Amino acid sequence: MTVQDKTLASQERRKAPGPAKRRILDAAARLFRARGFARSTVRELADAVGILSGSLFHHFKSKDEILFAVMEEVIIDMDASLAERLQAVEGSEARIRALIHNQLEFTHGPRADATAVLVHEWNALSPEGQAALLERRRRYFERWHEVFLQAREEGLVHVEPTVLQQLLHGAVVWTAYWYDPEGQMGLQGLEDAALSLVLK
Amino acid sequence: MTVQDKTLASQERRKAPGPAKRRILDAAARLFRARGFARSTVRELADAVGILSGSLFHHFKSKDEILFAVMEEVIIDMDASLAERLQAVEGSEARIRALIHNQLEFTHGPRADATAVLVHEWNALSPEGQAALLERRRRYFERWHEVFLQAREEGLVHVEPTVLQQLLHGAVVWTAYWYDPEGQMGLQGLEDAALSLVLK
Amino acid sequence: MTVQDKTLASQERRKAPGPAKRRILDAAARLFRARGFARSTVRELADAVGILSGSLFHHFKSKDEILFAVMEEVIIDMDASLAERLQAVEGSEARIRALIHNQLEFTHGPRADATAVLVHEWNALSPEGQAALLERRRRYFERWHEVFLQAREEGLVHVEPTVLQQLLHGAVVWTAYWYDPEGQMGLQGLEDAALSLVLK
Amino acid sequence: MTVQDKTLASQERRKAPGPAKRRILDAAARLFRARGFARSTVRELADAVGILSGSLFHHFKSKDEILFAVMEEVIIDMDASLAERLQAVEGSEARIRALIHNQLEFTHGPRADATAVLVHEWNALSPEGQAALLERRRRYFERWHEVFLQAREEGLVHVEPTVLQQLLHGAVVWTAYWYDPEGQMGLQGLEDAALSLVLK
DNA sequence: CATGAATGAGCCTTCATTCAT
DNA sequence: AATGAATGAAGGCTCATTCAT
Repeated sequence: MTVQDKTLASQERRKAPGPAKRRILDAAARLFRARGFARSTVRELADAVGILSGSLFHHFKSKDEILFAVMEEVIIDMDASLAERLQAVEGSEARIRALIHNQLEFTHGPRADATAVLVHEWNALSPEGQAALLERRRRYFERWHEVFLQAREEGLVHVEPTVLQQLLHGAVVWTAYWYDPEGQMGLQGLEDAALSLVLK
Repeated sequence: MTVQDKTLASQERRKAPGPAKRRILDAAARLFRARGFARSTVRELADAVGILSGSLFHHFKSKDEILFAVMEEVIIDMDASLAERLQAVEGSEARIRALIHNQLEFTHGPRADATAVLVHEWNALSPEGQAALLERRRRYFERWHEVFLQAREEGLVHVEPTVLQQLLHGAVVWTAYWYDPEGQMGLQGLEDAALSLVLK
Repeated sequence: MTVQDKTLASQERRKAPGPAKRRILDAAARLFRARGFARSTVRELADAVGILSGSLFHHFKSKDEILFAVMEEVIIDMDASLAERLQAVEGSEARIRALIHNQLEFTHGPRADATAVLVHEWNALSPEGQAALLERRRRYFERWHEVFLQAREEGLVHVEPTVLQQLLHGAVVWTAYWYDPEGQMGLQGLEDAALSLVLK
Repeated sequence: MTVQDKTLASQERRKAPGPAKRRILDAAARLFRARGFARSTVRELADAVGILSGSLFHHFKSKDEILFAVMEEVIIDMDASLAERLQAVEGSEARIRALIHNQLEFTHGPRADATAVLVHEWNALSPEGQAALLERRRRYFERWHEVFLQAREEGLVHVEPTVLQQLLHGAVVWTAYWYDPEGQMGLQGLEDAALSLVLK
């Protein structure tokens, strides 16, 4: 990490949610994932945070804005995390592994709730909200695309990159519904299995 | 109308929903998919069907029951269709192809709406509803499991069957979010690509 | 059944409600008493009769009209029955006993349901309905009043007749809430007890 | 405001309903009595209170709960008031008079509406609500019973106490339907008349 | 910042009634 | 007469949001 990075980091830290917002966002991610955005009430959310429902609106203008904030935060982090990982490795296989690893980490790690909300509740987002996040989304998948394009050039994979990357992405995202982090197979094993889908 | 016709008619009446129920179920599948179950109102649904909201409750006791009916119908059909397909072919590769084909057909064919609802809105279903459909669900995935178990025995695949089948299933289900049936690649191409994930 | 019986039956059938109306009125009295008029639905009533709800409206224009018919029938009978009884006896004590007996018979006998509805659901009746029955009501209580006026003249009772008659009437009507016809005390005993309230 | 005042205030706040609840309960008693519980709408009630219908549900979970609260409050007060009165007098005649006086006061005094609702709408109460109030009811009538048992022992009354007490209670309760507090006879006269039913 | 009563639009559902068959 | 699908007006209730304290 360079000095510039440090500066950047502390700038971002200034942006990062204060304690109240932080607790709301975390509780919201957990709640929205568990009950769905539409079925979650602001009262439930306030209860989970330990405040009254009216107080939520001192921090966010609306329930929609909370959903947006949850999604925005995780999509930014997910993209940034992927960018970092891709920069750290070389070679197509390692890079594909990074794609998988990053997605699995967000899907099953500490950000699992927000990630699930991002995936599941996209339709619950207002059109404006969707538009505001679309650019990030696009950038994230562009990183996948670049990796697969190069892998194809190198002859590592033989299926059309666009299709292959979507299939792999779906396979990994879907692990949210069946993979048990507490079970026998570790995340590493899951990563290997996912990689084997696209590499022989 | 002969006696035979009558018998046939009453048999069919037992199986297939009457015209009104039929139209409601179709419209519900489309609406619930497009807007989500919780955000869909019974008035919207009634509008789509061309009746008044109160009339819905002549055919279904509640909005929940409509969701259940949509899901039950498609899960039964999906399982029956898969059973039929698997009986019609021999050999593990053909059987895996049948798994993929069946899922793709429901995901992108005429039953696409109901299938999407089944996948997406599972959490919106009442606990009793979930329990009632769980057996069907289990049976459906058991078929997948048998196919993969045998493929493993034959040395056709090398990854743990439970994991591999889930990854493949996720990859195929997820096509709902990106695959465009009107686009360049046909369903056949998609099927081939999916198959290539598990077979070399 | 003899020929005479037949004739009698058909004569009565001409006056009394036809079989369908009859069954509706009886079921309505029972239902309205058990659940209250407002909480009773026409579907419940139709179920009890063994027809579909729409069919009720071939016999009565509205649910209100059914209530009215139940009340009208029983108030007419109650008054007629009282008139008959009063004509059959002489002497103030016997006449007061007739007032009590008549009210008890309707309150606990075969007409108990309709009688309870008449008492309980008066407010549920439309203003027009109330007006239409008020004359009968007035006549019924006039009979009470005449009896008590004479008893007072004879020095049999010493409290103001208007008040005494109302108190007695209330005491007897209220037995509907606590007296158990299947219990130890017979209706005769109840009658004696009620009589003892006004006579020493 | 001293510390003592504060303590007192908070103690009272625990017992007596707050201003909002108070106004709702009073309006509900009046409305439910006038139109019947089932025919009263929450919008009417809100109108009478001067708030919007949704606001009712800040103070009560449901319309049923409002009915229950009205009834519970009055049944508790009625029983407590009776207990106090009975303790204040001696001799069976005075005690019977207390029974009558208490019932008349609630039937025609400031609590007349709630008392009428308690008597009239018992069936509209949920089974759970009825169960919750039954114990109070039982206690209230036990007080009546004790008084009449003793009066019987003293040879003051000669009819079976259980029956006599019910007849008297019915006569007094029923005054709600005919007695006019604005009319000629005062409540005192009514009390005397009622007493004369059981005492010679 | 937090509170919590109040808002008011909107939701699912009920139900008496109608009417073509 | 009976049917039962359809009507449409309420009805009870929920809930995101506001605002005076």
